[in-house]
Amino acid sequence: MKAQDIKKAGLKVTLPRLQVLEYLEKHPGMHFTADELFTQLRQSSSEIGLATIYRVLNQFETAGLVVKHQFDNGHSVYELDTGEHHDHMVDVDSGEVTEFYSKQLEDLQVKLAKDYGYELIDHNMVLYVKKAK
Amino acid sequence: MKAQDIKKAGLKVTLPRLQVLEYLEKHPGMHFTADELFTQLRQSSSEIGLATIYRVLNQFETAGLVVKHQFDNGHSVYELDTGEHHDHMVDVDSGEVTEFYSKQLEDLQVKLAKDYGYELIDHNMVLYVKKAK
DNA sequence: GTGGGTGCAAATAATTTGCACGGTA
DNA sequence: TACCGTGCAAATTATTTGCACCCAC
Repeated sequence: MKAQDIKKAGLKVTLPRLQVLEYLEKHPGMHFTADELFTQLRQSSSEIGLATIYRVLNQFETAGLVVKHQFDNGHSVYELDTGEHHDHMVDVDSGEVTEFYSKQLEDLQVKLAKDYGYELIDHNMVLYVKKAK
Repeated sequence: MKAQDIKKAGLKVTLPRLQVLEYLEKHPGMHFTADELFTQLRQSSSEIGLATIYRVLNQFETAGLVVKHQFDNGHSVYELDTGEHHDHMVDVDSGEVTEFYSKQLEDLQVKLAKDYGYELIDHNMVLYVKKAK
């Protein structure tokens, strides 16, 4: 439940925090920029400020409640952390984002890091695609 | 040769353009932010402006002379386009960037896109790593 | 000569921070 | 009540743009 998750993160349960978390839960698998969340929540007769959204999202990211992704267009998008890792495909024509997971890909990355004398901590992988004809 | 490459891109051969291209050629396999290039070139008694660096780098990127990468820290880095595609590993402790290439990885990405009904246009993959103990 | 190119400073855009007020524990 | 959290506006940071001058062709 939402309030519990916020408490577990060592944060006070406040209205803005609940609203952000609730909005993300209502739209599973979707990605939002801070500004999109701001606009959406404002329409729900909320007095929330953009700066608060950024602060809350950063806290949630640190707490592992939310995942932040950086696509090539510059801004960052956030989504609820479901615990299941996945990567993204972005349709360059429509901007549509598809999540995918490939065990083979994950394993290959670990192997590649090892080949170069490293240990894999994290990765960022985005495929830019077009609808096949 | 440098001047030729610039001409081929349909651009006039000017001092700033030569200086940027020359600096990148002198440091193969290295990545620079626009600001780093600015500082470096200024030290070489150049009157170049930061805005010009951004303009020139964008033109070079469009022309395919230079590749632009966006790591998670926010700013973009540029390197000479050698024509050989590769991906990057970033050491999260030192910030050091290692280039690597894996045919297996490239093939897997094409296959993944196809599995989802897409055609792969481009990709962005960065491994965040730590030196193995 | 002329139009593209440049440096500088001002304009944007995304995100962060300072501050006085408000709400949670 | 004490202090964290908030909204707002101002500050930052990376990048882009307007403009008068300059230079490659």
